[in-house]
Amino acid sequence: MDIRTRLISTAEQLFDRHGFTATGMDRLTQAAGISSRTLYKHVGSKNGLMAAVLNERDRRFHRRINADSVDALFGALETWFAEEGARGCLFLRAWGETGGSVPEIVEVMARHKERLRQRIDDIVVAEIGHRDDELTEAILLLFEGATHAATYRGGAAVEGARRAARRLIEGARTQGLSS
Amino acid sequence: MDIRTRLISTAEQLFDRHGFTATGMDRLTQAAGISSRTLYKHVGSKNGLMAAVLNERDRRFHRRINADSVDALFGALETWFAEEGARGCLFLRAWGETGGSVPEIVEVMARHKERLRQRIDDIVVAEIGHRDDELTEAILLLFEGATHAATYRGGAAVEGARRAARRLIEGARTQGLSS
DNA sequence: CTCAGTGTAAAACGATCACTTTACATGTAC
DNA sequence: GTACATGTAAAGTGATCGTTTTACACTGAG
Repeated sequence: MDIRTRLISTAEQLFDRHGFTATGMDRLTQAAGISSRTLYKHVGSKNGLMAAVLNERDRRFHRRINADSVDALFGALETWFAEEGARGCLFLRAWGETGGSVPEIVEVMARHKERLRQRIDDIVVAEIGHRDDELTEAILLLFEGATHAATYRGGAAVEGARRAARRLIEGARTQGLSS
Repeated sequence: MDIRTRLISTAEQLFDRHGFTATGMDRLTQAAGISSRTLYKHVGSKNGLMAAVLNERDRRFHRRINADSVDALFGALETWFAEEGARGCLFLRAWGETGGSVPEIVEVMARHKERLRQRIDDIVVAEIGHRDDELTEAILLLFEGATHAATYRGGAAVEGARRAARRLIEGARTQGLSS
């Protein structure tokens, strides 16, 4: 495996399991099996590594939740949690640990969340035939809530979110959401 | 003001704004205006301080969202964010930064989340006249989603959650949620 | 008067932090 | 065959980590 790939996926695991600040560079280089000199050649700094990890996670996450229905969306989220564990949104966590003061991290988080909104917007159109911002917002909030709650309640949270989302979709289909 | 109270509220602010691990004890003692010896007499360790902060926040939070309707619940959340800022659930953040390996923190978070569920359960009964676990779960997820999303989208997230919750309540009132 | 309790200031603890440097081994390309 | 890019190991940078210790001041109660 490519050195950079190995570094970033190792870092993602350690950051996710133990936190960003709590994970030192020594532990990182040791786990990835590379020298610290090589690490700094590749990512420049710890903040650079964090940003690189989040960028890669963004790509992987959106590839995995590439769904065209609410059921498929929450199904994909459930699979993600089953395979990767649920420890809260890694973007929010990075943002919180750095106090929102690292521009690279703020940027990648904004991009990630914007993509999520667009994906759900597309799903809403596929489900009810036209855009509906209020419905998109509701499903997005359920999605975020499930991500949040799965940390302490496990996969059941996703099932609850899916059911609520389906109900809102049905309501919008039969009478319009603004009735 | 009592020394312990001052210490804990100072620590809550610093932890919330800059992260738990990133906030050192020197910065803490300096901001609270006490010596490190006194700090350790009062809370024993940094983990002890974190747990004490979360306990106090739990008390304060539940006193503030003591509502008996969905509107009042989300109204209280919006006020909370306006006054204290929205930087994500401090319990989840503490849990994430410690990798879930500090028992005192795991406990206080579990208690906090359980209380939140009970509060919403009561609200559901007040709104539709009987318990409805699925509806409670849905509103809880919207509440968590709003907490989560307000970090990067501001108070508008709370308004979206309130609207979706009201819609689900109305649905449950007219036809029952299990229709 | 004294003693216990509670506070301060400041130094010291070894460990670890993010990061850099020095010195050396590769393989590949011109 | 020499120059360059890319890697390693390992020591060193000064700063900061959480925590403990030493030495001293103040206060209220017996």
